[in-house]
Amino acid sequence: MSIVVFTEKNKAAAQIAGILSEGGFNRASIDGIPVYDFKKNGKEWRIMGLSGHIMGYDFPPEYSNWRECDPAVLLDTDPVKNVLKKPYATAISRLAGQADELILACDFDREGENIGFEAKSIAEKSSRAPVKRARFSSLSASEIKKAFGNLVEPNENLAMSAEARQILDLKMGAAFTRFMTLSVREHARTKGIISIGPCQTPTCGFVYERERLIRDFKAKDFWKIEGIFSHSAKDFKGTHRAGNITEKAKADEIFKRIKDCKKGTVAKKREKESAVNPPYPLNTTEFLKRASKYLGISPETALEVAEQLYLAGFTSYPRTETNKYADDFDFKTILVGFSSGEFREQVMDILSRSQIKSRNGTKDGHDHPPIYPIRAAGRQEIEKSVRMPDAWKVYDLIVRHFIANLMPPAIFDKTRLEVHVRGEIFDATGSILKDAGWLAVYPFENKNDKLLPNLELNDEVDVKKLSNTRSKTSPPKRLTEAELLTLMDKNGIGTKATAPSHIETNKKRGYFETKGKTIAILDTGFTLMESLDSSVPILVKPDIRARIEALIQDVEDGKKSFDSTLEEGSHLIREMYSQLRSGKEQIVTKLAGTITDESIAADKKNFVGECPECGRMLRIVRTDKGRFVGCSGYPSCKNTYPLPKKGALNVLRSKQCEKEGVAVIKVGNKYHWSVGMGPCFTCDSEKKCFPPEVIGTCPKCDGSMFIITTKDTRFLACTERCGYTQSLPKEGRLTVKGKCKHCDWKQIRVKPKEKDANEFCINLRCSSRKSNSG
DNA sequence: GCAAGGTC
Repeated sequence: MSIVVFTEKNKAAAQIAGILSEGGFNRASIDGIPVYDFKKNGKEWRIMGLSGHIMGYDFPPEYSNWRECDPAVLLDTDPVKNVLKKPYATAISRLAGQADELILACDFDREGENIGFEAKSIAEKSSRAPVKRARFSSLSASEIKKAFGNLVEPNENLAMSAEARQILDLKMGAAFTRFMTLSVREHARTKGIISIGPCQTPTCGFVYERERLIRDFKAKDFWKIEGIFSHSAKDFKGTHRAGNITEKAKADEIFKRIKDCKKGTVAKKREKESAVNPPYPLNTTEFLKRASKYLGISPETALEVAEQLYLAGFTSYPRTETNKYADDFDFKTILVGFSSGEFREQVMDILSRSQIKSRNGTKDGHDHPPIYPIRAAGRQEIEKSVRMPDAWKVYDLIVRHFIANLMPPAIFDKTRLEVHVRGEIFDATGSILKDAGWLAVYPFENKNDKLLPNLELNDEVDVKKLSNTRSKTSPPKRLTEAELLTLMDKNGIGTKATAPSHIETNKKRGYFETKGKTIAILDTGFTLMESLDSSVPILVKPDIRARIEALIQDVEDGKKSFDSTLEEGSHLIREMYSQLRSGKEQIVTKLAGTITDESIAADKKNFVGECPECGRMLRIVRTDKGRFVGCSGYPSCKNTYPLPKKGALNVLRSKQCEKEGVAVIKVGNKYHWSVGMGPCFTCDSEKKCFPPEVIGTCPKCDGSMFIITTKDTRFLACTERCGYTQSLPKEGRLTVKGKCKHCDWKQIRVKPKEKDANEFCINLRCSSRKSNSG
């Protein structure tokens, strides 16, 4: 009797082989793919790990040329399923041919069931052996043994629900993406792709919605009355109970009443101890959020680093929903590893307790434990094994989080004072960290002490200053990547493993970019979302994903057939497609504009700046008749500016004309020209805008030596025109650097073509020249 | 060349 088992990945195959064989298995390989075999109770077992999906959908080849088929045709075309990883298919066939029983043992979820069915469909071509399913929700010995002792039938509905998702996602993504891309190319020359998908588009939608709030925001004035109080030489601040006062008259009236007061009284005092609990164990989403927030690492990179740390055996499996530990989780073994290093004190404290208790969350994916360090390792060891820049930082975060989770809460002493000034109430709060608890190992959240002087009820305090200041309400802030991940998670956009890739897709397409930790939408993204929002609003919102999800849930539950669901889903997509098509012109002309403008902005040589008339892009236009600065909004915007007829043009990025000019251009090596103003040498501000580049003091008089560059030579001359000059190196690009260490001249840097740059002092009297005359 | 989902 021969039994063949397929698992979702190699690691699981090895693990399961270890458990079922109780350690005595043999590792073989079929065309490089590991297979674990062993004998037990007279039965021969062979366990092979797949590699996630090994098959995938695509349209038949005759539909693959974008220009040769109307994208709408894709909506009525059934994609076909192909093997994407041939070696796995070969191995499956070979194993199945000799099997008396096949067992699918992939992860117990929709995709896992589907991956199992991929193996089943390949196996059934060379085998008539019965196919069973082992269902387990963790890779623990007890679960695995139970699952293999109680085999069930494979769940076709569950597998088909994932199948429906794949087909609908592909149909929609391919048709919409081709349609948008081809339409935009009718108006703009670009190789770029305008993609739309049920996850990437709502992801961009979140960023768009926030941007709208920011752009539509209207600041309002408010007033705030604050006091600086003092007692026994210590100052503290209090805020009037009214908080942000929106009516000026009201603020003025209160302020007028108390502004001359010199004393106040403590009318109430409340002291409270408050505890801040440690964070829950890390699941993927939480890990990615914290890596972005604390370490500034993008979700995509963070997941990749965690994957490598996992493969190198430092941390546990990084793709998990679970944020609670199982009851029998062995903290002790891991903690012992950390008991001699930086965390010695805290770890010894945890180990000394009769029972180690984690602060658990409530999510359980029933597959993997939270992300935790498998073993303690030093910085050098990590960096040697995982050659990625942030490996240590990520590992360190996982370790600190793991230990913090097992530690006691942080205790703050909080004090609230109510200070009365002629009947007006001011609130002051103070907070002192009394016991750091878990914060001792978690430096990412800094909670600063805010001290109040030692005051008792009815004590008198001095009023040092009272102010009534006007402020403006501030617009909402841009989303951070951490917040975006939260929104995606809440709205079911993507999965723990794919969310970072949807963010990445949007960046790749030029829809948004990250600036530090926040996300800034780009013109193309904004315009695309804006026009989709008016023509196919469902696309911009999480609803689209929710609709597809609801459809396939019915397949899973057996409430609807696979075929009728596909038809229903295709109908939904067709409807959106026709909405998109009827809004085409309106969407595409605007979108083409932003794409043209972005490519103009990227053309550093000719890009001049933003058109003050219409906000689109100004660039240098050359025709056979001559050259000028023109607007990308032409013909609707006819804004143009003349340019000098001769000389190479260089737009100075760091210079802005102080008068009304839109940009400053260097003309040859001769002079400057302000776009919209004309040549700078006719301008009375020339000396101010282009002060002579002073190198040092003149050795002959009180003047300064500065660089004069003419068409054929360059040299130093004196600002006082005393007649002293000095030659400069003739070749190479010359820049002025910082001060010389030995004299009061500035050093120069010369970079001749195809030679190394040289930095030195050219003061003939400088002491550095004696030792280093080259 | 297009989506999203696995895994490496």
